[in-house]
Amino acid sequence: MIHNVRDVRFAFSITESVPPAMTPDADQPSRLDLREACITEATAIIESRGIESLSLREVARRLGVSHQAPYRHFPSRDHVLAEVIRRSFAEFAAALNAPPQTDNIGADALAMGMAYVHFALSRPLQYRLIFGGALPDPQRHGEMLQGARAAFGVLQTLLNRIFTERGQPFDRETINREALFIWSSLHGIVSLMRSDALDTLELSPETRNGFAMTALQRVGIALGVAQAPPSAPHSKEMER
Amino acid sequence: MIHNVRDVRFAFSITESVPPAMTPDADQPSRLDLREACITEATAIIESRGIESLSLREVARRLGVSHQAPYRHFPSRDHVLAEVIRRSFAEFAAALNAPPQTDNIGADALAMGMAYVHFALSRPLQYRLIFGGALPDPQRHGEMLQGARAAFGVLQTLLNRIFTERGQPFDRETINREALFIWSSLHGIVSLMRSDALDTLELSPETRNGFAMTALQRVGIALGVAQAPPSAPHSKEMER
DNA sequence: CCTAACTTGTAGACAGTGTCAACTCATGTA
DNA sequence: TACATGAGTTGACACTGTCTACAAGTTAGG
Repeated sequence: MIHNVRDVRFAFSITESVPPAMTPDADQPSRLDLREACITEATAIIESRGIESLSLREVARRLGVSHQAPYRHFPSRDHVLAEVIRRSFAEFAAALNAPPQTDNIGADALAMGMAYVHFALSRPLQYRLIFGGALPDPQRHGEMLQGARAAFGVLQTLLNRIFTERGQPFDRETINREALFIWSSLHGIVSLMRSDALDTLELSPETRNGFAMTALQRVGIALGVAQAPPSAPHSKEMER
Repeated sequence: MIHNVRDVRFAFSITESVPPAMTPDADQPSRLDLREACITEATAIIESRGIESLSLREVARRLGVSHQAPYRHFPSRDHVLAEVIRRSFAEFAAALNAPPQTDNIGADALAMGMAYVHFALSRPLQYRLIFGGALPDPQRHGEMLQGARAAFGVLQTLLNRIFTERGQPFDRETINREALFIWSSLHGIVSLMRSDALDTLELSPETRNGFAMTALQRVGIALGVAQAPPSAPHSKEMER
């Protein structure tokens, strides 16, 4: 029944002497411990059981701390959520930026698309968190979406490079329109792949698994960074 | 303070004949009244304030009925939700099927795409409900997704018509792959248009509003039911 | 060194939620 | 007439977010 800050540090092995360490951590035992621990734990809950199962009381319970302690660091539950979302967005933008740049721009574009798909499928609950549409009010949590701007910037940079390399004229308007098209295509692909609705559709495994690659290729074709395969349907009709 | 089932019938005007009297023996409006009323009210709450604001107690309160009355007709909250979702899916499938068939298959395809976008944008909370990814367990609510199968069937039918009319050979595999491509594109478009993330991106109004049409056109081009406009980017590169 | 302010955590309360169990009560049927 | 059943009610329980009050610990300033 004894709850104090030492227990928190103990449980989080900030003092590293004890074996039963539970979670990764920082090294400075300062006042930001509990705040960081709350975010870590909230992220873990969301990743394992989804956003609707997140409760600050559960977070506090896991940290061995009173149910009110997190409220010393966050004004409300939504502020915890906003911070988790902010970091998820940042990770997402970083994942898009991760593939190294080569001199094959088509390969680079495909790599970014794959990075997008991989992030969404390997962290489905996190992806749903940031694009699921149930965000806290962005007006009140301004920094929450800065990662979204960064991710969009990655797209803009890629398109800038495509147009430049190709010697085509372009302006911001064109870049933005193309970026939105790519984004919507990628989002549609991964959303559908994870949709419960898809499970009821009696699709063959190869259709279901191969469709993402097919769709990615279509996007590449529309952008002119991929070639239509000879067996692609309607490649003749497209020009007529 | 008077709470009884007659109030419910009155509010929903299922028995329209005798409002004030005791009505010793009406037909048999008794059993399904409250069940229907619950679904109607739950749908209204979801449409106006979103799924996370739905509570059975609020439903009961609005119906002037005790907080436990809905549990006489539904085993749990999720069963109410599953029924609302089932009907939303059915409405969605009906909306896709609504545009009359003409002899211009390209126009028909575009009309279906517009119907999809229109449904998603005019009933955003309902659309998010069925595609947001927080559904009750489909294993336990089998009929919930039958509308999804119907909607997919609309797509399959359309593609069947396209391939047939064009005299191209096709099989179920091809149809399904194309259907998934169309679906993912449409879903990506509308999801992005309603995304909070888009609001932070400093897009010109014409970019933001015109992008759906642009993207729809791209889908049509990829399917061979639309022609690339002369000003479309990369129309040359696509074939080379 | 003492005091006052601030920080950080605790405890208790309140209203809201889903759900379980027991109750009433009218109705239909053996 | 006695009994069973269905529909609605009341009361409870455990859970949630959030408000308020309170108790330690730390720090600053005289």
